[in-house]
Amino acid sequence: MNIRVRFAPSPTGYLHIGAARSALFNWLFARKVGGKFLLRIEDTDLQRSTDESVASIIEGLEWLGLHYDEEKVFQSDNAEKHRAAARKLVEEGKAYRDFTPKEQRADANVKQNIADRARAHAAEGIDHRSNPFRDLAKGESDRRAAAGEPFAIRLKVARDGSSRFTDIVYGEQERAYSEIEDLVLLRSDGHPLYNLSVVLDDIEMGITHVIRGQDHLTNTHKQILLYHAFGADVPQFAHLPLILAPNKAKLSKRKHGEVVSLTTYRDRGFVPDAFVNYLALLGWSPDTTRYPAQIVRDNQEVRPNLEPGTEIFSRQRLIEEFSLDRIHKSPAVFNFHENDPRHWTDDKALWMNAEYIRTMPLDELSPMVKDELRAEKLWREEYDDDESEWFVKVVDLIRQRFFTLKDFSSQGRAYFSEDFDLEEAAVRKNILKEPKLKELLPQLADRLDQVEPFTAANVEAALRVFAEESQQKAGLFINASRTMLTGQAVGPSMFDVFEIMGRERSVMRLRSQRPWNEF
RNA sequence: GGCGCAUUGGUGUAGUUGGUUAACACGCUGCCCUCUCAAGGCAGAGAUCACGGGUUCGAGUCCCGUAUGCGCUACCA
Repeated sequence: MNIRVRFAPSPTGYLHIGAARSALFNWLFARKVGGKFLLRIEDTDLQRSTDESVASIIEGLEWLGLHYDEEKVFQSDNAEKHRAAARKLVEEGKAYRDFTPKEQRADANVKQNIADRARAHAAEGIDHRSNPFRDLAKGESDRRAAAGEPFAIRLKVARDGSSRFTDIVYGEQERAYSEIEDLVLLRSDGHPLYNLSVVLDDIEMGITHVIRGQDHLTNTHKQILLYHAFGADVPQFAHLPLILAPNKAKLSKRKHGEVVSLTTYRDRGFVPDAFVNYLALLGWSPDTTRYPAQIVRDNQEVRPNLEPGTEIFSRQRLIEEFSLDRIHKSPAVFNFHENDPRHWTDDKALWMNAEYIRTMPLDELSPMVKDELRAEKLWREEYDDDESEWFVKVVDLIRQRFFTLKDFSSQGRAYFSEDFDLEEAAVRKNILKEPKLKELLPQLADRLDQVEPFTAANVEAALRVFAEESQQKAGLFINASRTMLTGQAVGPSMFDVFEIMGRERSVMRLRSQRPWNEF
């Protein structure tokens, strides 16, 4: 069987992480089983759909590296087919025209309206199947339609019995038909509705596995009814647990803002593979029996496939390890702290990004750093040419303590530009607290100017000799130098910094009187 | 209101047919390393497995109930 899955976002805003995770799981599954991963834009809600949103979705997928197969489908292009299909159902007696005038309902309190209406109906003993047009004679219905009377088309759901299916994640699902209303397929203005469109498009696209958010779980029964009505094969369903906000509330674009937007992660310096890795662990986990920690089972050695305890999975490894039956059912909390810049998003995501930055191959990292420097106007063409070796060395040196790609242009700025800030706290702690440094640092500069060749080891030797002669601790000069050269109190081993900066810049910055002029 | 789904330390998760002190990752604390900060190494705090019953010699694991959260219930998607 040719396995075909799809990611079907509605373009009503930016791509949020829940949707991105759905896309990822579909993609992982497709790649794992050698199937096709398709993209369909569900833009049937014309009022809310925008081109910018479509662009942001495509950009997001591209950034994550989730390439879709075949041509993307716009659901709105199929509206005419969907209308025809609904009409056919009326002809076959599987659906009926509902001439009830359309109710106006305010979008804001739909939930409340539903509850109120349900209560009222229960009190009056009205079954939601008691639509007067459900059993209207076909001839009469045709006549009224021909006369131009507006109508919606509803599916005629069986009175007795129940619908059941097996969800790959949530297991056996059953729902009595009496709980399923005669759903509207076509609005009275002829507009096809979601449940009709998804089913028809999924049939046409040959979708075999529907992998999507748990919010669609109960509606699946309605959709299965439609598959039956159209005489089509019902696909397999796998519903994904929802991703919640820290207080276990629904993660919403409106309330939680940019932290849930995928583009935020790109713009704030995430490495795509790191974010993919993090996202994959939200609602899925690998089979730990393949970890060496539990390598022996039934006296049989199991393949030592993974480092003990690791959660770092390359894209390739993710594909190898992924399986739908290890997706779990309970919702995951996306743990971020709104007003804390250090923890603006989930700690684990941040840690994982840092882990990728400090361990990934330099030939993959360097281009990302290049993009970042370009964006901040710190890039020089020499870094691609004569100084390419130097550039990669700097990246390797400073990446060790960075969390995001942004850090290369902010904390790493002094390596690429003379225009960098001195941090006040660093200056006070490492320089101003020892007045003699005003005289001593230029002397140190003179001394280092003589070092030949200008290597870490030679600079270290010279500096230590100078410290001894001036009867100061080496640490005083080391820490002061760090602040003079980088503006900061923290950073890589100082002698490596000297070597990387080179004689000219090191000496010039040591002679600078900026700390005394600026503070 | 009805129906459905979920519930293991702060967060993500493991715990496959019920069986010794509930495991791992992130985060947190302390120590080591050290020119700083990270990284790394070591040690540690933190979970009466939502609650209440039941089945059993024995339950996080099975059954029932309750609570809480979430979802669906729309001529939204």
